[in-house]
Amino acid sequence: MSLPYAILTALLEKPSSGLELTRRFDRSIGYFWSATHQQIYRELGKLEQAGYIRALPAPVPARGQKKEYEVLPAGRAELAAWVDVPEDPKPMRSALILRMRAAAVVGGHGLREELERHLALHQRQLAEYLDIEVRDFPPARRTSEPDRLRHLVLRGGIDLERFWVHWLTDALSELGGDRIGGTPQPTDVGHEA
Amino acid sequence: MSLPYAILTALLEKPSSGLELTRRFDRSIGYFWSATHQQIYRELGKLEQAGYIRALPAPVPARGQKKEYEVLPAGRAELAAWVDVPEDPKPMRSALILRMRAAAVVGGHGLREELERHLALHQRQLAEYLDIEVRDFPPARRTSEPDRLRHLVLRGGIDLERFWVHWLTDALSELGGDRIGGTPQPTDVGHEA
DNA sequence: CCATCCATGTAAGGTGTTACATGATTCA
DNA sequence: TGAATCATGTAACACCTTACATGGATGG
Repeated sequence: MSLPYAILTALLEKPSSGLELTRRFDRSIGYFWSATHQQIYRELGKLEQAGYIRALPAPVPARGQKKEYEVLPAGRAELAAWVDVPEDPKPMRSALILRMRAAAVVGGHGLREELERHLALHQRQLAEYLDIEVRDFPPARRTSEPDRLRHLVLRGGIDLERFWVHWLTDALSELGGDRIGGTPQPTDVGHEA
Repeated sequence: MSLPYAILTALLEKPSSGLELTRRFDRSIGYFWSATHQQIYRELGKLEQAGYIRALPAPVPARGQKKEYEVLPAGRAELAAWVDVPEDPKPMRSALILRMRAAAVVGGHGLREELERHLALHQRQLAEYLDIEVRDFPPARRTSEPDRLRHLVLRGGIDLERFWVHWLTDALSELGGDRIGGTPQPTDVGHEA
């Protein structure tokens, strides 16, 4: 539902080809909306068909050649309209936390290492975001409103990584030993809300 | 990929019918994995076919009658195996933050109210989780390992809501006025990593 | 000329969402 | 009997993921 608008935003910031978009989604835009190149190509086709974007004239249009797209006025209007459409937040999903809950019931041997692995990944991601912040958002870049909004988005990414680092650290210290709970045989009744 | 295991976990905690599962997913399990009743019924069918669960014998099995499921040993083994399979964290998705990024380019009129609406929703959810914590996890309930794991999962939900409340509060104070930036016509080049 | 990227795409299958359909039970 | 609610499902579609296919450019 949101992917076409993510692409329009990215193309307004800078006209790009499909693969360039894919790479940009792995960075700035992708803090909060990831996409593979297959999704992006498919969506570019739809957007072009709808008249929201167009391919910039290329010297020799052919398969395997780079194709740059730019947003047309209709696409900009569509995006502007979407920004103001209310939409409820969707509950987040984490397979890791789910596995923790499962481990409470059936036990788990490798979960501790998995938690450490995730902790390392999130710490690395956090460090990367902080680098981006000092490089791209020095105090001088925090005055214009568009810049402040972009910075806000980055800070969302930063704080979310901090949340993970904090939770995973907590989880690891909570788990003293290296084998994790779970009842061997009898059914274990949980208490829920 | 994770839904069947979420269901097995829930059924091990307590044998249930499809609709009961749906309701439980709206609460404890659902902190980090939501599902609609259609998904759950479809998955229950698959799990039964695979021999991981079975319907408890009912007096009169018929359409529109409650059907309770319990986990078979094969299902428990399957779940225990899944707990130890590593899986990379998937980047989170937020349409709201995406819209903020779009607003930096094309502007937005209603975004401020939308932020306030989301803030209220997350504050409500946070309060609910905190209620659950005091009700279901008094200090006495924090000693056994399974209980500590379940409490850890809940704290994940709590901290995630806190993240949202904090970020949204920040965003609102960052946005002084009520109309939000964006360039009227000229293309606005962003700076990315 | 061969391997390796870069770049664009196709196909198939799984997962999630939305709308609707059906029967049983309860209560007015 | 009629409306509301509980409970189980079907169908269609949108979306995402994974694996693969094709062609052009580059460097040894």
